[in-house]
Amino acid sequence: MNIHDLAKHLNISIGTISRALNGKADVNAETRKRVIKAAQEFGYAPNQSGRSLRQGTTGLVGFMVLTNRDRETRGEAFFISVFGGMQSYLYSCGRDLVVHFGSKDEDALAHMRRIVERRIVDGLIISNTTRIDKRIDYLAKGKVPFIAFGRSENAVPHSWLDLDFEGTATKAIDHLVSLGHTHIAIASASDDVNYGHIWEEACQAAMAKNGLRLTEDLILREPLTEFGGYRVGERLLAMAQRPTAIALVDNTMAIGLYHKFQDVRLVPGKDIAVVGFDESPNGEFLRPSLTQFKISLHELGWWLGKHIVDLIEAKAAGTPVRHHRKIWPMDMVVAESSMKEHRGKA
Amino acid sequence: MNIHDLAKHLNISIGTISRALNGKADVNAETRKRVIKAAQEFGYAPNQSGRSLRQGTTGLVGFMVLTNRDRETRGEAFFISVFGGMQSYLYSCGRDLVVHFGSKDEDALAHMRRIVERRIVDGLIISNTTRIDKRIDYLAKGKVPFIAFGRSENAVPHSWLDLDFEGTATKAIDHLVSLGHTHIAIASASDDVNYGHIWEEACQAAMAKNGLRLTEDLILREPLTEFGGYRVGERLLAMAQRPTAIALVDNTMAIGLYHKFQDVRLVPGKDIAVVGFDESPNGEFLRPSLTQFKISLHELGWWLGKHIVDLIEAKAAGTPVRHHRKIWPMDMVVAESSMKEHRGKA
DNA sequence: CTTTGTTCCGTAAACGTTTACGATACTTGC
DNA sequence: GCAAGTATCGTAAACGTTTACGGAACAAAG
Repeated sequence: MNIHDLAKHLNISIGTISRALNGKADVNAETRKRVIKAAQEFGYAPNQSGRSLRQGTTGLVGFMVLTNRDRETRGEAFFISVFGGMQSYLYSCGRDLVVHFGSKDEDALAHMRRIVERRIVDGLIISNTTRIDKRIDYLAKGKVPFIAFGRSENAVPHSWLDLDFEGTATKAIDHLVSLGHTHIAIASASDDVNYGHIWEEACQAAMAKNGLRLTEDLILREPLTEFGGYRVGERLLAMAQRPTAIALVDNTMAIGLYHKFQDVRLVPGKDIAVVGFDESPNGEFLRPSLTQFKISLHELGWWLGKHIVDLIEAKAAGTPVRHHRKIWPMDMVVAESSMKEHRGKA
Repeated sequence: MNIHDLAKHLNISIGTISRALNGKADVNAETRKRVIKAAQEFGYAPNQSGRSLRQGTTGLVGFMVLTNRDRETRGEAFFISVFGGMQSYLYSCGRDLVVHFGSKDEDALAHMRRIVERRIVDGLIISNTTRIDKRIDYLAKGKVPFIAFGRSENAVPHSWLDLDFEGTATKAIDHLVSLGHTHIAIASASDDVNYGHIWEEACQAAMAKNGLRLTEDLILREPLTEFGGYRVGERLLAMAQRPTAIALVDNTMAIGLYHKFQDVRLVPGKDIAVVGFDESPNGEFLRPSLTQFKISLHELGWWLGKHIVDLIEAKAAGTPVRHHRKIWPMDMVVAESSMKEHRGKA
């Protein structure tokens, strides 16, 4: 059943059918009703391929996630919430979400070339941005609407969204200092994702503001996994002068860290203060409960959906691009893992 | 840059270009080389919309996940691995994965109608199948290639993949019985997903095989979330005659259950035996470590990709459909939570 | 030289839409 | 009664491919 069949059945031209279904003005109310009724009856809806070809737009938005381990995506589980939020918005304007996973080095760019050159998507979200990300230059040059999830330092202006690493770093450090801590370590990413750098610099600044120094040996870089967190614990315990507090850049790490502490009967919040990062399903269930930063990944995904559609529509309308830049705010929720005052402060 | 531009530039007809790039036989080797080189040079690749229209196939495969809570997808985090595996296969044959989240009742069917009627995807994976799932009848009637992730009892023959609930139930119960347990509870799904029923029946059968009875009060149905697990713990502790062992149908529950136990200083594996379900990133990090069933969700996703493509290609070729049915095997990995022999058995 | 076969390529139709344009009929204003 | 305006609809082109078909060039066989 295509538009011609429906036209024949209704004794109406295909042009009118199309206009009726697309809500154009110049079609009689009565006719429109008939068309819509018949379409429903026969389960007719315009073929997306024909529509795409004619309109030069596919209705698809891509989301490209980079995975480090060989295409193993478990570590990227939190993206499911982002997908959910984004898809929720896209659905509301009749668009769809296509997801891509690329391994970090090899084929990520090739993969992107493919979907861009073949015009599979109207726009793209890329994540896990590196400090200088080749993908950004490529997309910008091709005038593809895109948003980078994660800042980077490419020269070309573009839209991006990032978490508030400065804010979280400041709040975390200030909080720990207010409890009396002066010897504070941080866990960062061993990956080349840009936010590792940002987080470290933000912590450094926050420490400086409090008259403290974050020396290189206090920055523990590990993979953002449970095992990475476990390693952080090991390294922490091996230090000659053990820090009294630690701030993490990732909550998955907290799980491993807790287990390492448990192995040596160290209690977070009592023997050592711990501040986690983004709200994760586990964070709130850890005992002692973990201080962390609230964030709605669903809303964040929704934001991405809304703004990539905005970019796509602006491009279609020929409007000059207005780039979106956003730091996503996160509220600290203090919990048992960092409540006790540290000796030396009233 | 489209095929006509490239043709003009090379002084070759568009037909030849197309044949050259699609690896058809009747094109001179020299010509083919020239075409490929030029395409690479200009960054030309055939426009997918044109291709889709002509071939009647979009190269897209849909994956529809149902969410119960209002579009909140966090609970479906494990799907990210399935997506990864599936996309990995699809990518290898030039296809893409589009994901859909539908809230359980309202718009799930409408959402599906949309992508089917508009011919957005060539095939579809549906998950969270209910005992009698309307979506299955709809897709079967429309002759859409699809695979249900989860068995159901619809009359119409179709392809499906499901976890080995019978095997896991048998292994879990046999294992607990071999440790000397006779008073065993199980945690099941309060949702109307079909595998809740299957799991319960399988456990019942396994108990019967061991001369035991799984009475209704021993089946604790709760949402498959951390909180659901916590509730299971509460209900377990409230029982007059407390079971000495419990088998779970979901690992997320284990987290909540552990925390409830921790609240009352009950140690899994010592005071009560616990058997988890699918391998999850947390399971292996719980202390005491949790007995669970190994599964590679990545491989499972790959399987889905491979077989949905098979169905799609069979349909395109006009071959009569060969439905795929598969029970995904899972190996039990015994850990601390169920190692100790129970009193009353040597 | 004719016939047959092979290799390679161009032509044109088709896929299912949307939309610019023009045509018709009817209304309105004078 | 005529001009101008409005409401509604049909026609046909265009989007970018793929592919069936036929034709040209050439080689091999007789």
